[in-house]
Amino acid sequence: MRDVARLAGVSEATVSLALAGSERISDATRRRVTEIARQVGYRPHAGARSLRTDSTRAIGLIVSDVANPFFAELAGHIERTAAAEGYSVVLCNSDEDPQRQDGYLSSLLAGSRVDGVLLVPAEAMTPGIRAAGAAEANLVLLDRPIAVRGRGAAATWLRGCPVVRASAGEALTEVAALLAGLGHRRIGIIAPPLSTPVGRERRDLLVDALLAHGIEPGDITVLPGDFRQHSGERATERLLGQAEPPTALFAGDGLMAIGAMKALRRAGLRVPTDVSLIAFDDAPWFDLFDPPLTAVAQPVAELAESAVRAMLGLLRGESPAGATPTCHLVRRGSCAPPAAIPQPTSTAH
Amino acid sequence: MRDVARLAGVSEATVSLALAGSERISDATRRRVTEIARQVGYRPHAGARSLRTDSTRAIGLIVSDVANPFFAELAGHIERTAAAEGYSVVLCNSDEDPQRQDGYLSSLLAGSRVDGVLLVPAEAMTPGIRAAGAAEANLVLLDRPIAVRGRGAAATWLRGCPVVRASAGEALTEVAALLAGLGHRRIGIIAPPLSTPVGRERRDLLVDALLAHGIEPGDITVLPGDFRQHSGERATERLLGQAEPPTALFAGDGLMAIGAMKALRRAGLRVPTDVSLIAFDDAPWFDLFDPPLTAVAQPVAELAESAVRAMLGLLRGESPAGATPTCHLVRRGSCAPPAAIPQPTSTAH
DNA sequence: AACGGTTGGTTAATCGTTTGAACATGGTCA
DNA sequence: TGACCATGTTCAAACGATTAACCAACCGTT
Repeated sequence: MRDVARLAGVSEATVSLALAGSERISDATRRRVTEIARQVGYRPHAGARSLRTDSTRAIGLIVSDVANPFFAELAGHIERTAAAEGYSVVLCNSDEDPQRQDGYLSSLLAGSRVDGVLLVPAEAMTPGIRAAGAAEANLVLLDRPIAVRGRGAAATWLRGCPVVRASAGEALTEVAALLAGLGHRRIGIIAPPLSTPVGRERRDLLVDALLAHGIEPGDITVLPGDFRQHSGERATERLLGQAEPPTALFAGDGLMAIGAMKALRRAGLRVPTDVSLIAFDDAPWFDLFDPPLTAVAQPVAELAESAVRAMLGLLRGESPAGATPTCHLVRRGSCAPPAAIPQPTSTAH
Repeated sequence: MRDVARLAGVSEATVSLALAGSERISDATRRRVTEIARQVGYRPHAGARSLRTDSTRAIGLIVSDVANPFFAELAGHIERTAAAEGYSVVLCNSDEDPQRQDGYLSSLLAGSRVDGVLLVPAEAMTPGIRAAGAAEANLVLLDRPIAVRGRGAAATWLRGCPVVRASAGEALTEVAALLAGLGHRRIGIIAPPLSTPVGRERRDLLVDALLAHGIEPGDITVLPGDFRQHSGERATERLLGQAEPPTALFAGDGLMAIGAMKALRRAGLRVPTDVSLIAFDDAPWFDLFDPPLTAVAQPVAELAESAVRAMLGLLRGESPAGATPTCHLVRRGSCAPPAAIPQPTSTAH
């Protein structure tokens, strides 16, 4: 900056003002300064700027795992949207671990490393989230809401904090209709962790829809997973080990669906002949699977855009507004009527 | 910081020293300060610290697209390794666009937003890379080398800059052996952009290995893609449109392989009965494909770790050392002998 | 009693930017 | 002629941390 000032024959203040496009600088000077700055490749020191203005033009993104295709796509869209607005994105993997999440939250927020955080919360509520609320940090909840209890200042703040997530209700109703229509009666649900509101919600939505279609409560088995492939495999194995195994499986997440499919295959079961499978979360390559995987697709691009938009709103001091675009069911080949003789022992309790 | 100092009854300097674990502070004071800092949740202001120390404890990561499963996995590992060393990661999607890449490079590096950049270069050489070289920035080339011409200061610097990538030679030789052994004679290669060294290299490696197995040069068709699914589809369509279409396809990237598979399916061709397919890049779900996709797996975790390690080395001022772990072939079901009658016209030129 | 050494802490300068307030300069008007 | 304005630029004070240089108190020696 000093160099630019010297070369342009003006003070550093003028350089700053000129590059900021201030009205107070004459057009001639502005042009001259801008040109010289370009030539010498001057870029303001981000740290100095953030120290002075208390804004970093960076936002944090805490997801459980970018390797998860859903979050990968989400992160991609978020980065692009943010970049278009001049913001950089600091990426963090919480690994669904509340401790790691809180660590990131505090180092990003309390250390003024970013102006705000887009958070996919690992758990309903953690000390870190509460602290962020108490500090009135710029927080946007992504993909999952959190349970805000109490009525301290932090709680009220968190209650007002924007939540951007997909509404799965319609799609899950459709899932229930599809499965029930096909004749399935015993359904296995591999849910996200039930400690998270999103886990409970996805389960409740689907279970209710299933019940509405005349499925017996006792015929629905819900097993919690943890958003990872392995948990999908294990849950499927347990489901298959039941006295009367389900004829249709719903996996609450793409990775767990992949795990389920692997477990089914290992067990020598054919999809959809022996058991039907539906995934929550879609991927561009699910139609290459054997069989093509029927899935509930989340509106990823909209989620990403809304999240960034909500964050920018917060940063501008506007009143926070969340968003809830809707999921839709993508019917492919992994659902069929249940096999005719899947009941070894007709244990009608 | 002021608060901590006041509460602990010491100067701000002492707080700084104490938290930095300096020898010059007594154990008692250190403990007292640390405890108070923890209680009030004090975190040093990242900007101020970076202004003073000229180090951000952040590194940039520029990939073409995090939604690409390979880069997603890579990014995940990189972030975790970096976090374990106390570094944050700023994520950028270049979209394979040299302009965007250079923009990121300059805003990250010239703006002192990060201490160094892990770059997956979009093109052989760009002004931005040259500028980074001239500024002796901390740059680690990831996945792809670049062609350094000339012998200016920037060029020499860039020549010394660590390159972390997988060595594909062995695996590609194996690919050639597999294909040739199966009896394939006409091979289609959907390569990465040939404007990139990695594109040329992957092609050359495979082509040479193919030739070594007695395949005729004229029977090898190389079509460049752009690492995106769509380009895989288009290239496949063109390959299939040839007078004598290849009986085996090699896609230079996971996404392009997915595109190829879709195009094959659309064309009514069965894999591997009608045409065999091998992908470069593996994914945990490739074995769920129909058929399970044979692929060359890159040692992603090693790449990520080596890259971060190389960067930390650079930052410590050590002599830069790259790394080159090896790929390996994962044989699954997408390769078979060519169909018996795949030659409509026996045009033995 | 004076002196050098150690221990544990403080002072003050500095990093690069932004920005409200002060300041030239030249023009307009009374 | 001077008072007053408008315009364009500069001054200087922050922002929050780090760290070289300095200092006070104490201890053991001679």
